[in-house]
Amino acid sequence: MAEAEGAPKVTAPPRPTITLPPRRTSFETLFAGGHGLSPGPMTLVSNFFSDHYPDSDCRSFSQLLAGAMASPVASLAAAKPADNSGKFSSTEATTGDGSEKNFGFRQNRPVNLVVAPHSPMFMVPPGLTPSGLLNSPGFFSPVQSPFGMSHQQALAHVTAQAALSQSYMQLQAEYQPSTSTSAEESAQHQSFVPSTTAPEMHTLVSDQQGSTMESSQVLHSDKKHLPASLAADKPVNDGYNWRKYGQKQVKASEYPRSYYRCTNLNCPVKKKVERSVDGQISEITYKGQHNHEPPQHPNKRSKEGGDRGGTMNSRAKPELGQRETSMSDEDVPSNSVPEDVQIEPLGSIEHDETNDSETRIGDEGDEDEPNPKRRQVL
DNA sequence: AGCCTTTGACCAGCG
DNA sequence: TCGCTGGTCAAAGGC
Repeated sequence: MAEAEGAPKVTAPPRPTITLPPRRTSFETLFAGGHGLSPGPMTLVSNFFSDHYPDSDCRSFSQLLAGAMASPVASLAAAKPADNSGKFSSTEATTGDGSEKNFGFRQNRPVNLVVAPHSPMFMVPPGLTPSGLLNSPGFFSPVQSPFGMSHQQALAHVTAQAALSQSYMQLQAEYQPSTSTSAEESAQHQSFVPSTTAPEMHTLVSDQQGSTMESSQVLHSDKKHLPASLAADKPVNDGYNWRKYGQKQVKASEYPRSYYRCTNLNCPVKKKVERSVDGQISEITYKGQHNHEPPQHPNKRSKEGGDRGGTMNSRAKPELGQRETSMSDEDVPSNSVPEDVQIEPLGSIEHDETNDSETRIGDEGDEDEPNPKRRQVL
């Protein structure tokens, strides 16, 4: 623990990471307030769009992404997969590409209770955080090469994030009403997941088959956009009730990792959640599959969630690869995922110089710190 | 009363 | 065999 707290990452992550706090305020403030540094992010972005997207409609998420990611940033995509490859090898084996994809996206799609995500809050570009940019060493840092990398990269990030956010919002709007498979597919086709093995960002847009991990930005979004009350308790609203059983500062991620376990009596599912300093979720990994259906009211302090009585167990494990439509989104994660599923947020598009140290920017969850509800003194 | 979060310690796997 | 890292356990306290 000491490490975590002691870690000086509080302010400026050593990496060229652009952390974008979803807070519009900060964003606006940034541009308005002006850290009078060289060209403001806006300017840069504007230029970027002008160059790459004269129309600057930003309507094509893919395009934006592709363009934005074309920059070195793209490497991040590669970095991620590499990292996870080990963990999720099993996943690949078990679940088909299709299912995985679906799964990934399903998660993205807000579940019943996650209705909120579509709310205005969601609109806040999870990725756009001027402060982050400013902080980002790669952005204005004179130390870095003034050309190419720094600005370009930064721009790319920003742009990508913005585009993603926008596109995502649109997607949300579009798919929100429908839960049909078609929607999923379409959605997944738009997935923002950098999970693709391909180093190119384009891959992001295309389906990420073969990728062991699915990044469901939405997943994060969900909780992030959920009212604090809802999101606060749980790491992610995926329809199940989770109980945190541990937290640790892992070197690999540089961010604290939280360990959650499904509260269901016999459910072996666990999940790891990595958050950034800001509390953004940078990575979520599911392990195992639920042998029960998601609680009716996942949000509620699970008495039911616990269904500790084991009522739900009767249903027991849906088959892999096939999901119960009824529970769709939420349970998908586990059900469809036999082993581990890794979900990365949009933000995770980040990447560092080394594959090793990938910078993950998570969408910011409203749940900053694990709910400072109480800090106990041990 | 019950469940959950927090957190340091312990354990296991790996290089 | 040692050290490191990740994952889990369990006690204390809060809601």
